[in-house]
Amino acid sequence: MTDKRAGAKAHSIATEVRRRIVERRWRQGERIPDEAELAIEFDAARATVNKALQMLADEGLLDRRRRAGTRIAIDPVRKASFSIGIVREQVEQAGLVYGHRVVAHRLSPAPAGIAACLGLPVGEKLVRMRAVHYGDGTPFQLEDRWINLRAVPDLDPASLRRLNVNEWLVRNAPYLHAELAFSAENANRRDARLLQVRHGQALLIQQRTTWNDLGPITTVRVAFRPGHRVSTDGRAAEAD
Amino acid sequence: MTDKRAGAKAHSIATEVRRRIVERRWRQGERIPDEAELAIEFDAARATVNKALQMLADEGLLDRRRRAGTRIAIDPVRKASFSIGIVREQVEQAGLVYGHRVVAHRLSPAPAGIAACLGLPVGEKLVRMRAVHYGDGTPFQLEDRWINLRAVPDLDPASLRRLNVNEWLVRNAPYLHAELAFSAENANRRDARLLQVRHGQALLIQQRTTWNDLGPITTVRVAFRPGHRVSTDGRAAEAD
DNA sequence: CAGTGGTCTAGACCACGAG
DNA sequence: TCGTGGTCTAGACCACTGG
Repeated sequence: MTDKRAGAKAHSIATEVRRRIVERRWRQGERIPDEAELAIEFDAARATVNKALQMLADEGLLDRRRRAGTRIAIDPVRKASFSIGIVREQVEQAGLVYGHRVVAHRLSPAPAGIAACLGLPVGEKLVRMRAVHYGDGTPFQLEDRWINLRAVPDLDPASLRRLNVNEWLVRNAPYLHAELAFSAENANRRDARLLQVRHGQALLIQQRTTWNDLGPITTVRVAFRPGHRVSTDGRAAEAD
Repeated sequence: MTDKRAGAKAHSIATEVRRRIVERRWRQGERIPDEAELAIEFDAARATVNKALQMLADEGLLDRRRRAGTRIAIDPVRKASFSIGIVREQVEQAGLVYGHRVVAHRLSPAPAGIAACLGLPVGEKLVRMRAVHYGDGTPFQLEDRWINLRAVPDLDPASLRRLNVNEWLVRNAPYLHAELAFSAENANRRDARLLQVRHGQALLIQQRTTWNDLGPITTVRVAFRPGHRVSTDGRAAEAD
């Protein structure tokens, strides 16, 4: 390969293949040489070439099929990935002093929308918890959470008032599956009051739901403060 | 491993390790046996165990360091990934008839915000193009795009009016790097008119910028129609 | 049917970095 | 320094699926 800079061989093969695609030496829809041929060209084992090509297939650049070979994707469907950790870290990485306040918490029957999110019957008793997270004393994000106690038997409802549930769950209730969606909503009166913005302000909303082997754990609606941007991390990939 | 159902051995090892974490047999911060030991336990080659553990490290569940071994992440920073293809496909997958209309296109000097996105000098001459994408005749998304012709010499500016630039770029200008961010904005008058929504309506905004070896290709602000949700695809991963 | 990718293996060497 | 993960290799067998 022409590119020796990248430490790992598989990585440098991937870089070279990517370059051939970008420079249009290999064009959309074309078939590229098979793994055995590339292994010879790049003086590598087939497993190494396989690793490189799988990376590119994961990025959406290649279309690979047994017997049919490897082709440059016609309409590349690329992927963007977001890192999502605990709120405190996001705030502190922004150079702000973190604070958080539990606004409300009580046992409530699940309304239809929440029940649907979690896949539980309407009216199921869940813990509902609302909290505001602050950066340097100003509201950073608003969290409206429903928790299924059956999936987290270790959680003591009595401690919810003083607990940072976000952190408690991250550390004590690992999940097997998660779903996440972004949308936008106009701030309602409650959002506006808690985030200290005007009524009707456009808010970026993130809805997250997680499951473990005991069932749904929690669903949470996070409203970010106006102007907040959620960005891809590191080597993102996405379509024009 | 106890789980034979999953076809691939590495995958079933990953599943088993994930289960031990979720069942809290292995707890946050604890060190797990090294690759060689797990290889014996699972009756697999070390390379196979390595593959499995790397998958879990990519998901954010494990923290791996040479010499220090592999530990369960204390604050798992999990990842959510979004597939992003061409607009037409999104519309058609929603079961709607696709349509698109170019609203404006002209050569303009880059304003400060756009120049900053692209890393080009303010005032650089770029193609600006605005278009509406429709599903069943109603606005689906609004695209406000700036294109750096230097990076896509093949693009004929004269054809912009009839071209679907989104698709042209995806097919003809593969990129090496991309950045993407979500935010929310209140619809301004122009947004409102083109999307046929009321002024002030909260809109989900996606800003994308791409680069190839010739420099920045394009930056585009996509405004989705109200109520649209952008969701994770497939096996998502994310934090509570 | 046979060519291609998918995966595993056993062994090897190396690079990092904790102790 | 030396244990641990990171990576590569040569070879093998298998599973799809296109022709």
